[in-house]
Amino acid sequence: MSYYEMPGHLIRRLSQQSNQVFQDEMKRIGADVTSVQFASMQAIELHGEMEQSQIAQSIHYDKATIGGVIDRLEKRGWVERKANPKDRRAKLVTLTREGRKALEEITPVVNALQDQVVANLNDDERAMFIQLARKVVS
Amino acid sequence: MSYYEMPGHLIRRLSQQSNQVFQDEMKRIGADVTSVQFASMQAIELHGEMEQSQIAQSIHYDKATIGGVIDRLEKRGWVERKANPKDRRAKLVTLTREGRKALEEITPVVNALQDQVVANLNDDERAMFIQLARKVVS
DNA sequence: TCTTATTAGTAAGTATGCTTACTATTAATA
DNA sequence: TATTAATAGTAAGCATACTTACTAATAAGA
Repeated sequence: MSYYEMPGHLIRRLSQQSNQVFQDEMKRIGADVTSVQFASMQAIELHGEMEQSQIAQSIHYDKATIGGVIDRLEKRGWVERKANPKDRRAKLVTLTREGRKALEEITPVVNALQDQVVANLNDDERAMFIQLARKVVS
Repeated sequence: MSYYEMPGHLIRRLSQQSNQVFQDEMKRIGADVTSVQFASMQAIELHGEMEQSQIAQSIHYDKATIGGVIDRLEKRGWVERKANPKDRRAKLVTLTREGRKALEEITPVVNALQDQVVANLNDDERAMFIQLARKVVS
């Protein structure tokens, strides 16, 4: 099998391209945020308040990585950690007012850039790609 | 668009799954090597000897990342750097005997694990996925 | 040929992502 | 209930990946 037909290689390239588009668009609108940070904040908003382990689980990251992501979001004033009275091991993470405001600004841009990631595909191909990708990771 | 249908998110999941398969298989055969290290070595073997910038270009990485990868491969005794007499800025990277031996052992396993990455697809779907992925990154 | 632009590699800094190991706490079970 | 197992989060360590800035060397152009 040629290197350029290897799923592993192709997937890395996809990932690279996807991140590039995300970064470029964020830079364009002057938002200094990564895709993981966005995914985390979106998950928190959807839930209202979440333990870190729940965030990790919902967007499929390991808890150590999410710990660092939340650290940076907290330092930035976009999320807050408070102790969970029902489980003293856990910490409840919520969005701050600034966090919600930032998310509101960023979300439509992120939605829009999704098409840009797969810009080389027409509508049918795009739908097919998404369907196949979902099946691969299912 | 639902989060789970966003190309950006799906691609990250694909990448995660692909890396996991790679890592697991390498662990299984007792080879301590990453996918980037493998890709770099394969590129070097194909070329005989390569400047770092050529390696970066051929497998689509930036030169800073490849610099670090070559550092670790060199420390391990799998590649060597020598000055390029024709261009004193550049360094020629070659595989050592140990590097070639390691690559020989690893290559068939890497070839075999490609199917495992997209194990949830049947043959037709797999072909289609590869075709679409190539188009996305083209 | 002199100047300017480009290129190769490194350095420093930031942010993932992962693993293993650890502490504190909670859940499960004998 | 006493012990064991599991869980939440952190810490440390490693390897990407990227950016910008820098040095040294080469190429291009006036």
